[in-house]
Amino acid sequence: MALHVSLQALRAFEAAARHSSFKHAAEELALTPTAISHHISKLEDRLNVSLFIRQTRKIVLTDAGRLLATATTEGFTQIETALASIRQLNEVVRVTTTSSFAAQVLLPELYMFNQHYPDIVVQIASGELMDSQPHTIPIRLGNIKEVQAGDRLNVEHYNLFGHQSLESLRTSDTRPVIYSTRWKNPALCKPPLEAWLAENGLNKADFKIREFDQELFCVQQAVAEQAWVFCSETLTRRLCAMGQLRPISSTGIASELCYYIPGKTRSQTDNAKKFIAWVQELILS
Amino acid sequence: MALHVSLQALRAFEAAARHSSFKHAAEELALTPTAISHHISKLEDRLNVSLFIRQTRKIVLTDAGRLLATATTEGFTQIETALASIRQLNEVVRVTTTSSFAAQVLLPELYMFNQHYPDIVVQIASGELMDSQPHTIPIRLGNIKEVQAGDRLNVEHYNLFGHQSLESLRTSDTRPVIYSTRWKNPALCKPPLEAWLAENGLNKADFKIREFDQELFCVQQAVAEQAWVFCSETLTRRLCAMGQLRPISSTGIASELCYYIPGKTRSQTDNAKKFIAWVQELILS
DNA sequence: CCTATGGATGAGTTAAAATCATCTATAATC
DNA sequence: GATTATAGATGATTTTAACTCATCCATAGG
Repeated sequence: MALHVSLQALRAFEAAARHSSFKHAAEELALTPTAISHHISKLEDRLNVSLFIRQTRKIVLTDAGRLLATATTEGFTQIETALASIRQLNEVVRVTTTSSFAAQVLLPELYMFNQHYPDIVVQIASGELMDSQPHTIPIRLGNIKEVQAGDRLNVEHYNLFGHQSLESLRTSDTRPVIYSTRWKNPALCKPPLEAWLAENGLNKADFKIREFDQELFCVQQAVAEQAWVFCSETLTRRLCAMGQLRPISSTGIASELCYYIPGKTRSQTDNAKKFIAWVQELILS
Repeated sequence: MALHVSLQALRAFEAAARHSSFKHAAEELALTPTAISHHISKLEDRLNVSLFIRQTRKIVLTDAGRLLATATTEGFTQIETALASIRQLNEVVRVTTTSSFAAQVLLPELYMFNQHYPDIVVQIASGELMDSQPHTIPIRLGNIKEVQAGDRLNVEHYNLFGHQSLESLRTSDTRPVIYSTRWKNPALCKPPLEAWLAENGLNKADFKIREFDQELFCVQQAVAEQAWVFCSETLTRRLCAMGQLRPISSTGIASELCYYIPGKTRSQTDNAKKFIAWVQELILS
């Protein structure tokens, strides 16, 4: 297999063939025409074939030259195309995640990331579509027990959020509405609503539990109706900071859920690593 | 387009990716593992992407690495394939020519060429098929006026050949048979039979002229029947040397025909040049 | 715990590649 | 038909980069 010909010489040849000129090839490769000439005659010596017919101020490919020119041009093009896409791959960070995480966490904070790394373009897509495509970072919600330790970003802590105090909940005449999530995916652990109620001396029967399949909807509905929502602290941090929601209990309750990135520790571009580090920081803070 | 990454580094990477091992890549490229390591880390620096995940005694391609590995392997393979066919192209000389020239000139003398150049494989094909395919040397019969001067191998000289003397022709009772050629291709100049007869004080009407579309058949028929054949000296030289034919006139007559090789002076491999030089020598001697 | 393996790192050496100066052939211009 | 300019060839010299050596680190396996 080993071709004892210099790849540099092949590149010189390729450029010369493409331009039909040593001079122009030299310009393209930022060399002197002499260097091109040397390369090509060395190549011809090695292959024992002449690749160009030298006419004055004109070079013409021989049959062998034409054969090699096609192959080198195509071969190098293929390689350069790959290099170009790697470059681009590194400039752009593609992320997929749930609508909830995207809308309540990622998108609102993204401008901070962009300020820090103005050269990195982040593309966020949510929904089940292009999930786990190559070169895309998926931020998923999963069961702690089933997620590889290294892939985990956090442990989801849940709490009840609303506008009124815990006291008003206890003394309410009507059965207050609590919005909670029932995942579309049945394999995903349930939000620890009952555990939280028990811990806070409350009884599920005293409430009307209404469910959506996305936390985002629960939060939005609760804000709109000034009702309560049982939801992860991750998703409500922003709304709490804005005063739109308040945690009812001072400490949340740990769930069996976590956000994670499959293969978090391995196989990432430089910029992807920066982004992941930033998300990690964001989600833990 | 210039991506400013070293091709050597790419080759090192390609081998490392293929073997999943710096050590084996080093062996393949006859280098030290250190060199491979240097190359790859330089490549990673340049591209600002990690290409391998280094685990102990094991390297695994990243996404970017996999992308590049595919492209480099395919690209280099394409180039190496071309180089291999150029190598082979140079070992083998392919020739096409007429059945007549092949049978009466080329094939009988070929063993002399093989003795001189035992490493060069000569493939001879005759007939209209694979004519003027790339990388094939066509030896053709053409009209002098229409053939480029540089392409010409000779000028065809014609003569009448047979077993008896000119005298016996003149005094023959019956109209003797002369075999001559009528080319299938009407554009080709006719053999100068009438000019020769006139020059030798003979009259066409005194002979029966029988025609084939290939000189070879004329010659073979004449030998078989001990008849006469009007034919080029090129094709009869061997039979004359063997005593199977004799020229009737001491000097032949020049025709408007010649053997030639299109593009004789340009675009040939080393071995093709040797072969052409040998044919040139053969045909002129 | 110790050894062996595979890779990383940095300095030093060597070999390859680029340049410089010079030369040739010829196409274009006067 | 002499002159200039252009494109490439050639050989000596210099510069660059590639490879190796010595050393170090991490860990898999006995």
